[in-house]
Amino acid sequence: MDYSNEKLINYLKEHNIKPSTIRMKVLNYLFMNKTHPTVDDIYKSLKEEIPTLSKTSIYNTLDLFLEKGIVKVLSLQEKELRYDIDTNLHAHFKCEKCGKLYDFPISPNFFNDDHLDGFIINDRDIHLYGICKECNDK
Amino acid sequence: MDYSNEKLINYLKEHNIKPSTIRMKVLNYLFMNKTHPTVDDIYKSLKEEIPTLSKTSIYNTLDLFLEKGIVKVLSLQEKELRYDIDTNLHAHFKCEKCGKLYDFPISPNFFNDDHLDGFIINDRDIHLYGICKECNDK
DNA sequence: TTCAATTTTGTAATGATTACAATTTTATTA
DNA sequence: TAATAAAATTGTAATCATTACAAAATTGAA
Repeated sequence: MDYSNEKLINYLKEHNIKPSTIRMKVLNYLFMNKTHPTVDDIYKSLKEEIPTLSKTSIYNTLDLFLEKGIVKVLSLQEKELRYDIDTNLHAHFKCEKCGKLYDFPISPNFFNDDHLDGFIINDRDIHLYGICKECNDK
Repeated sequence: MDYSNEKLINYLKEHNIKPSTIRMKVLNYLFMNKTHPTVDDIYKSLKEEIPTLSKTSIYNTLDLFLEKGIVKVLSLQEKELRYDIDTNLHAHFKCEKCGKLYDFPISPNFFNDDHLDGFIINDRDIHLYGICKECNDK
């Protein structure tokens, strides 16, 4: 079930983003598909309901979302970037067999390391690669 | 001081890599420049002593090194990939101001997380972004 | 030396992302 | 409501790291 226009508009406004059709659609897509989609994933899906949609608009929208801090970008060991609507601290596991991407929690004081005294940490990418439980059990 | 040919050859052979001039030069470069260089960094540097060098050869060589496990590839939040001759478990910090990349140690049982029971971890990318001590002290 | 296998080179293709100008839409003001 | 300005969206072309692949050069074995 899609998010209501009202909710989408409020969410955007709360983050200082002027709502527009595309921004609402992209935001709704990200809320509904917490699968860390690529630009192309989003584009292909939204293209169906907005036939005039341009891929540049997806890039523009995601760049704006990034700037306003409502998405994070994932630079995994693959060609395309992925976008994550969950900006809370968490890590990712990518299964090398089925390709599925898993979220898993990490502790905020994970990085209390003497070596980083005096360093300001603004962002963290914690990406694990391997075989997921599901693939492993087969 | 560069590594001796003998050492380079032995190191390659130990890892089942047939030595060649380019492979030795690239390996030596990686040993001498532990700065997580890009393909272009390596290419530009070696091009001076091997004028006929082709960039494809650097790609080929690094792909082989990757396959044989003597380098790791770093997919940071930037366009180019970086290569790391240190394959031991460690994390990276990238300063958003000066661009410098720092290594720092992490504990092997960092990821003893219930959420990953049954998962096989083959590889880990732990990348932090922020301001380094040096930039911060200024 | 000869020949096959391997390595290296060079050029072209790929494909995600970016640049940017033109067009369309939205909001504002008279 | 119409006119205008501002912002959003589109479409095309450029960029650029990486990959594909065939030709040329080198190496190593017989």
